Amino acid sequence: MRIVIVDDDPLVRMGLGAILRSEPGWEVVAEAGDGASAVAEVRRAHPDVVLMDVRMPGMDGLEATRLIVESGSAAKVLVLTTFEVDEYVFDAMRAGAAGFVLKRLPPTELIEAVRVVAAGESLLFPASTRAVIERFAGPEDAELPDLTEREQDVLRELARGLSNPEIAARLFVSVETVKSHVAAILTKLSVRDRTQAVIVAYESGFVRPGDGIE
Amino acid sequence: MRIVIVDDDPLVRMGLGAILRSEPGWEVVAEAGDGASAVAEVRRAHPDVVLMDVRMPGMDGLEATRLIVESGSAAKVLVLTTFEVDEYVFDAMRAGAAGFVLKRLPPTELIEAVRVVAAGESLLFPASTRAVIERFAGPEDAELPDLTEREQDVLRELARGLSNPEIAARLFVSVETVKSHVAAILTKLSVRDRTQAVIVAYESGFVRPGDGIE
DNA sequence: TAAGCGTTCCCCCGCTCGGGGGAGGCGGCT
DNA sequence: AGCCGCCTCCCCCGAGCGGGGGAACGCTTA
Repeated sequence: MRIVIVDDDPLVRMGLGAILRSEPGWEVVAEAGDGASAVAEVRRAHPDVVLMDVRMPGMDGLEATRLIVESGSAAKVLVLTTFEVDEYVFDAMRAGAAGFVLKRLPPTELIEAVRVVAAGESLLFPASTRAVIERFAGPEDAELPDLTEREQDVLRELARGLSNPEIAARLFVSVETVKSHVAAILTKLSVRDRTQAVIVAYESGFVRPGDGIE
Repeated sequence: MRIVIVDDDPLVRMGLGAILRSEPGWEVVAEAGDGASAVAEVRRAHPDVVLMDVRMPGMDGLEATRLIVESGSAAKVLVLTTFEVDEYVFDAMRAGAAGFVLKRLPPTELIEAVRVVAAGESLLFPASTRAVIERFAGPEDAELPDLTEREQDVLRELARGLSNPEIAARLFVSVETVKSHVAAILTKLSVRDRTQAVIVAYESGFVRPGDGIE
C-alpha cells in the first residue's frame, strides 16, 4: 500500500505517517505541504491512497483533489478535516474524493478508512452522512401542496420543456385548458413564467435530474 | 435505549435481539414481521431506534420507513439489507432512513451503528457511500463544453429564472446582447426555448438544486 | 338546496420571446 | 497582414405566452 500524506502541518504529517507505517506492507511514499506540490508528488509517486487535508495555504485540498482525480490517477483521495464542518463535504465529493473523515480519528479507524478507500469503496463520517442524506431526503417533503392533481400533471409536462400545444396534445385537452392550468400554477407558485415554474419544480424536488430521462 | 426490530424472518429477529440486548440498558420493546405491523408497533412503543428490513411480504421496509418518518415519530430508522445492492439505498434515504447497513455486520459494528443513529447522526456502508458520492460527482463532468464563458454566464442567469432585460441589467450589457447569447445557447444545446435550456442545465448538472438559493 | 372546488373550454389584448437578417471592435492564430 | 471566434449592439417580424375577463359541467360538502 503506497500512501501520500498532504497537510501543511509537519507534526500532523508525522503523526499520520507513524500510524500508517505501523501497518505491515504500508509505506508513505511522499509528503506534501500544499495542494500544488501534492499534485506533483502524486503524479510522480503513483500512490494507492492520498490523505488530503482541506485547509492549506495556496492551493487547498479540494482543488488538489480535483486535479488529481481529473489527471486520471488511480489514487484514491481520502479527505481529512479537523472540525466536523459539513460545508466542505459536498465540495469534496464533487471534487472526486473517495472519503471524508475526521483527522482526529482513533488510529485503528483511520487505518480501516484507508483500507476501505483503497478497496474502491467510500466512507464519510456520520455527521457528514447525515448532511448527505438530508440533501436527498430534504427537498422531498416540499410537496407544492397547493397544486391540484391536474396542475401537477401540467407542471410535470412543463418540466419536460413542452409548449402549451404539446401539453394539450399529450393530456388530450384544449390549449385553453392548458393555459388555465399554467396560469393557476404560476399564481400558486408565485412565479412569473413557465421557466421559473420549472425552476421551482426542480428546486423543490418535485422533479429531479434524471427523473424523466427514458 | 428502546429498540424495535422489523424482519419477516423470526430467526433474524432473534439474532438481532440477542446482539442488542447484550448492551446494558438496551431493550427490544417490540418486534414486527411486516411493514404494516411495524408502523403500528412504532406508534405504540415510541422506540428510539427501529431496525428495518427492506424485503418483507406485504408492505416493504421502505414504505414502512416513509410512514414512520412522516408520522412525526422521533424514532430513527436503520435500514438493514442482506445483500450489498445499491438499488435500495437512494429510496431508503428518500424515505427518511437514518442509516443503511448490512444485516450481516459484526455485532460490535451493528451496536455502534445503532448508537450512531440514536445520536442523530447517520451512516451508510461503504459500497452505498460510493454510490452516493458517484451520484454527486457523476453528473459533474457533463460540462456543456460548446458554450463560451459568456454564454455560460447567461445560462446561469437563465437558470435563475431571469428575463432578458433582467439578465442584461445584471451583466451590464444591452438586451440585444443577451438575446444574441440566448440564441446561441438555444442553437448549441439544440433546444427550442429558454425553458428547455434551463432543463438541460439541470439535467446535465450545469446547475444543481440548491445551487443558487441565497 | 346551495355553495364550493376542480376541470374543461372560450374571447381579447399586450408583450416578451425567438428567428431572421446584419455590423463593428477586439484578441488570438496562422 | 489576414483570418476567425467572441462579445457587443441594432433592425424587423411573427408566434407563443401571460393576464384579464367569463362560463359550463360534475363532484363533494355544508
